Amino acid sequence: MKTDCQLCPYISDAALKLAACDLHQLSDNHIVVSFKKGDSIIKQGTYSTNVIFLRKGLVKIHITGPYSEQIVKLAKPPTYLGLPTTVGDKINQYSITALEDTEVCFIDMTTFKDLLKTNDEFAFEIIRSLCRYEIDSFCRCANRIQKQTRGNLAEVLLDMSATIFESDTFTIPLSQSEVGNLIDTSRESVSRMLSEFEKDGIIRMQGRQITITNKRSLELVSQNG
Amino acid sequence: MKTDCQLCPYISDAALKLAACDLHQLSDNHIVVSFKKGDSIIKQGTYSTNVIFLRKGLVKIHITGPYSEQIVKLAKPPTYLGLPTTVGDKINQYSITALEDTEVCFIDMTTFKDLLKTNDEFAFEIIRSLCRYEIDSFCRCANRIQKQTRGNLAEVLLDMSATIFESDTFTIPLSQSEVGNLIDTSRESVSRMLSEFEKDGIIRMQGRQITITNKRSLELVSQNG
DNA sequence: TATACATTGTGAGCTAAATCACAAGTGCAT
DNA sequence: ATGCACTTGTGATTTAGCTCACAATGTATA
Repeated sequence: MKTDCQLCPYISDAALKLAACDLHQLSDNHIVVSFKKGDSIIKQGTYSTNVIFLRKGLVKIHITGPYSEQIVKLAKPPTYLGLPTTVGDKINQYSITALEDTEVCFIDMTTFKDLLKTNDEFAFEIIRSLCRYEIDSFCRCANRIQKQTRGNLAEVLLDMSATIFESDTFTIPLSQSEVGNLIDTSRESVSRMLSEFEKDGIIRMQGRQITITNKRSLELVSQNG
Repeated sequence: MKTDCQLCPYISDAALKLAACDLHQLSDNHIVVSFKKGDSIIKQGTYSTNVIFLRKGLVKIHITGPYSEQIVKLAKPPTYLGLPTTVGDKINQYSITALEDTEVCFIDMTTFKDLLKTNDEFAFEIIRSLCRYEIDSFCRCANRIQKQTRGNLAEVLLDMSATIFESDTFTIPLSQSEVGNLIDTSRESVSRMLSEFEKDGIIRMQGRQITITNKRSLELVSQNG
């Protein structure tokens, strides 16, 4: 499915900088694809010649670590995915999997490069976002490594609530074992800690639906382990 | 000290793409500064209006984590530092400290942005390097989190040997306590493990000078913890 | 040269969290 | 409906690595 980028309600900050003719070029050289929950969007080790723009849904970025699968981060729209692959060696260095029904634009790499070359505002926005990712990634890594497990779990819950779902009640889009991969702990520990949080009156659970009932406490746990 | 970038032996891959007139602009708008071992080059939380090009020496990039100082990575020339700060909110999100006597170029931010805008090859090289950093950072983080401490220490030694010093014998530019901050473990554990490695005949130590005597074993430890 | 301060080595005990083991619940495909 | 596979809950046991404690080195500076 081809669409006109000028009319797209999901357009990126970077693409906003593009002139009409550039947007026209983008319209002609991308394709919108839908993925169902659980579908693999890109797979580590495979070849890729597209930049991916995440326009709708939710995905996890994950890599095969030395021992187990590691979820690096969750990404929500609007954002570009797979830039490193595209400008690098064309081999995907990580996998991306849909956590909800998701829509992405596959943008032809040469088109994308052309846009970078002919439109410096666009390129600068891309650089800006890459820089933001780098800092995020430093901080996330320092947190993960230094905090104790319960602190990390609390942080993930807060982050989902604040950044992704923007509500105190939400349904975790991950199994407990995936949450384990995200904060690098075992599935059992996740289960135990969630029960603890519930017993302490910090959250309420119904299946995967979580309600944060005492945000203050959860923040304290996040800070103090 | 101002210098002519056209004659600089330390020029970056990105700057190689610049035309003579752009290089001239760069020459006029940067300044070379020397730092002694231990000097702070940029400090987290302070204001910055320069991009830094690391031309000579060795530095550590470190952030103040939730509990302790975390060394995010070591950086060696040639590389740009502090890009995220510059294109972001101007507040340094991390500190950079010299581990050896180091020379850097402070490049005025507006000049740098001008170069990005007027020279798409230059911008593309910058994007390329930012993408590489992102992947590096994903991998480093997954490794750090998943590997056991001895595996991380082995990896750091191998990495220093292969990437930074390009020799089996080198002097660690960090105290054991800093090594602890790098692989997130305690100073005591670093000491104990280094002794173990020596006892096992994998390395030889004289103060901070280390010789890798059995690379194969060290690689095994790095892989298997 | 003396004095202070940072760095290392090593023992002892403690603890968070992993692993193992099994039971119970959930959901989706035939 | 009936299985089968994936998920979750919880106990028991084990362990890597932290913390505390103190001694022995360096190594800057007055």
